[in-house]
Amino acid sequence: MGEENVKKKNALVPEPALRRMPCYLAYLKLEHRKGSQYVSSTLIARDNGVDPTQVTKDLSYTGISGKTRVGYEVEPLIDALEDFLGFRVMDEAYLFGAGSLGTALLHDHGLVQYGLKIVGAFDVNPLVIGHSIGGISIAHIDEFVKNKDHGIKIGILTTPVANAREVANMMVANGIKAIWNFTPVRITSPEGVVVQNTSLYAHLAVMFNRLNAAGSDDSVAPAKK
Amino acid sequence: MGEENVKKKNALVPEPALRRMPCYLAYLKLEHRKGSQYVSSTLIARDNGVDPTQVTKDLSYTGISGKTRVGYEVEPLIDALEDFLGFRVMDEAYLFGAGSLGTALLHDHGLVQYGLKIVGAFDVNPLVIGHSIGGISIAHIDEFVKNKDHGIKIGILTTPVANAREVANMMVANGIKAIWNFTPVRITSPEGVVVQNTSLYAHLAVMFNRLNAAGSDDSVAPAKK
DNA sequence: TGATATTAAGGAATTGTTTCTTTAATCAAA
DNA sequence: TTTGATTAAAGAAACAATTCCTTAATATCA
Ligand SMILES: NC(=O)c1ccc[n+]([C@@H]2O[C@H](COP(=O)([O-])OP(=O)(O)OC[C@H]3O[C@@H](n4cnc5c(N)ncnc54)[C@H](O)[C@@H]3O)[C@@H](O)[C@H]2O)c1
Ligand SMILES: NC(=O)c1ccc[n+]([C@@H]2O[C@H](COP(=O)([O-])OP(=O)(O)OC[C@H]3O[C@@H](n4cnc5c(N)ncnc54)[C@H](O)[C@@H]3O)[C@@H](O)[C@H]2O)c1
Repeated sequence: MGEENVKKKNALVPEPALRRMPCYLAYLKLEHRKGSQYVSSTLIARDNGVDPTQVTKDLSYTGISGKTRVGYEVEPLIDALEDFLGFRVMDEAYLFGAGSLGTALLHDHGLVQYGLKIVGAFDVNPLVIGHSIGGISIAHIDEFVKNKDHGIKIGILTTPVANAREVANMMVANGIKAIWNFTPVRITSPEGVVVQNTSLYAHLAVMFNRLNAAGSDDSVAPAKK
Repeated sequence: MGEENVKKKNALVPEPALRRMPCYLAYLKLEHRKGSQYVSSTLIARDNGVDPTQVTKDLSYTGISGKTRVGYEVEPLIDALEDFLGFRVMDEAYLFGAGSLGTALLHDHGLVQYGLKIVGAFDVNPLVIGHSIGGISIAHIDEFVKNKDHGIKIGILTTPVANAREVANMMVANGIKAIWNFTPVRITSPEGVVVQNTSLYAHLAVMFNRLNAAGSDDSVAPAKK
């Protein structure tokens, strides 16, 4: 079965589905290491606390299909997921704001496995400029503006809240097409530019709320049954 | 102010709404510093790229209400949001896995402003045990298990994927009530325990997908109009 | 003082996502 | 070969979230 495979890959995959996929991937890699050749959606669902039909729906976006009564072949599924999620082509990125969070990301070697390689970092603080963190040297942000032909499409935003918007605009003005925004400031995407907001504080807020709800109200059901 | 304040705080606030609130908060703090006394939902909406009615709906969960034709009083709204989000009571947390990501979080001084204080860290690597990162000393994980009366409810999970589940179970077995999970492994919440999954790779996946969709398909609309 | 425009808030309609149900396929065992 | 159990996949229904629409209030300005 293959010809009728719909090509709506980039039509409009639901964001919740996209967010679940890396979790399936991590799970499948663990199963692969354990020696599993096939994994059924039922099993994936049970081990990850989601609905079995949701697993199949999510996985169907990758274009791969499972075998009835057997499940999915682990290796091709890992390949398909990594392919679909864009983890196999290495995207290069610049980082803006080499403070505590930025330093952490520069130190991280995990991101490369997921298709992101930080190839440069910029700051305005003389104390960090010229130094090298995790093998990436920090330059003054003017150096970024000067070099128009960098060819880098992705910018990671980890500056203080106060100038996040300003730096974001500057990034866009100099060719950045996707902003991975770690500040709690919601960047308004300037036309055709992708903004991915990743505020840790947002997650903190959700966690506190659920924790308080669980403690003070007996009738509160857990997020997933 | 207070008596008429509805007590349905922990009824069931939608997660998307909770996630937007810290962003409003950051915005309001900036406005406050600029000297604004009142801010309307219209303005918040425009500056943050969301729908005005969504702003009012989101803010209504805090119990505060705005003035017709004027908007919201900035200071009380900041207070109400911080209160509602649990950023004003300081919660103490332990961190498990002082690797590159864990180190970053230990270095972070921003979290304290949002009500989270890391008061201890555990690892199994002899190279890091005994050392101090960001003022927090790293102990062997056995020390955590030994001390049952820690009184800490929140655990931050930043171990490798391979033993994330195992460490999570151990956390729960020793009194942890909320797990802030940074690994891509989806932890199945063991009954009454809150799990907040914060996988950076999930966000990366969404960003790559949107970036590729924007590049290869002309008809794709931006996430928000 | 009165008209007008702006705003918050509540409810209705829409949209998107998840869950449920059914169907078809096929592996394993009798 | 036949039966039964398990699974993926596709469509329907249910649910949740967002957007739209209406109403009521009130500052501003004529
Ligand atoms: N630290 C965390 O764990 C954490 C967690 C969640 C969110 N955040 C957010 O991430 C952002 C960064 O946090 P942080 O703790 O790393 O702050 P930080 O102050 O340690 O780092 C900010 C860095 O940005 C640099 N910078 C300032 N202006 C700049 C400019 N115009 N161009 C380039 N660089 C500039 C500063 O010199 C500094 O090195 C903040 O918005 C914070 O709210 C941080
Ligand atoms: N580094 C990043 O930027 C990044 C980004 C996204 C997600 N993650 C995820 O976060 C997790 C940690 O990433 P990392 O890059 O910090 O890895 P890392 O290997 O640098 O750190 C993991 C740490 O956990 C410790 N550890 C191992 N087993 C342990 C146990 N049983 N109990 C306590 N500690 C134990 C290790 O000694 C090590 O210090 C991984 O699951 C990774 O996928 C990391």
